[in-house]
Amino acid sequence: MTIENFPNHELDVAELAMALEQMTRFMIRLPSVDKMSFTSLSVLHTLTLKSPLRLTELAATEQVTQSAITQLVTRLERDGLAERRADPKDGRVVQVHITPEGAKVIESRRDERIAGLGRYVDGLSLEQQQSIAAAIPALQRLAELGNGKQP
Amino acid sequence: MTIENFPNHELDVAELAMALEQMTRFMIRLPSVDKMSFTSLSVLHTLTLKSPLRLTELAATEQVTQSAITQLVTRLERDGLAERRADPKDGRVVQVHITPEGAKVIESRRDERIAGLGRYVDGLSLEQQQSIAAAIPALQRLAELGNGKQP
DNA sequence: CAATTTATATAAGTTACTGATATAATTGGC
DNA sequence: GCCAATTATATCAGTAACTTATATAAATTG
Repeated sequence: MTIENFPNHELDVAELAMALEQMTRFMIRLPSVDKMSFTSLSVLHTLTLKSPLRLTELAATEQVTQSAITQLVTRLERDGLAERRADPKDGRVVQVHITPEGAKVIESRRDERIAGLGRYVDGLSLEQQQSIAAAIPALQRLAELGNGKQP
Repeated sequence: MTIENFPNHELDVAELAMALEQMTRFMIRLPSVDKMSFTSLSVLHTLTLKSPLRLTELAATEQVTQSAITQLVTRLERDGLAERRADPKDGRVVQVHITPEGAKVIESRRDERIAGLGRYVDGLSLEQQQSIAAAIPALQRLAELGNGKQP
């Protein structure tokens, strides 16, 4: 499979994918590395988008086993970043809630990324900045589509 | 630190960061998950950009210890994805070369991302696609800046 | 050329995962 | 309404990938 197999867009998808790959590679290194695992950060991030979630729902989105999520949430709970609560409707279910402290972890990492990104945006020309600014709504929409949000 | 602290660009950096965060969240799930670790994939990716690299150079870019890289490269070598070679100029040094098979791992994951992304790009309007297409050169430049490339 | 520095390797311990299984609550057929 | 099957979470044992500390070997420096 090569670039030539994806010609049917106004947009060169392979180029977009490569550009985003390079952006990700760059941005992933911006936040100071605390010693949280990739999966723990991803779970916290998921919970900032939607909290509470069941353990099973987390296991599905994070692509790890239910056992891993049970253990992971136990660690998050121990560290005060999330809480287990019972579901009044269904006694089997554990609802995982993010705590303010847990949300702060994600927020501060985001702020670090924003600050780091800003330093490099300064190196772009006005026209370059404007072209990116003009694309943001479409990128947001694309991410919505990819993340399974309804239109 | 909040959005209001970054007003000095043509571009709302916080919005860009959020949009890229959402895009990353989406694209990271596109490739079929083989059982390689995040760090191993990252090392292979780094080696597709520049090979060979010394163990020490890899340790620096990947933000893990030298010990971890030594062990990781041993696993990559065992799996035929990378090779150690001696540096003729410096007997202490090990140069890590990516193999064709190792490059194929990264390439096939990239192809999966491109294919997955393409399916969602179809859901965008022509204007949305064009706005993203127009931003790609600027995003490439921004990624270059972030990844420390010379102008 | 001895002392220091640099590059990699090894050893021991820890953490975060997987797979298999256990427990408890709910649901569905009759 | 009750029992079997299903669903949701937890636990246990084992493994993989990391950490820190230390060892070894080559290069540099004074």
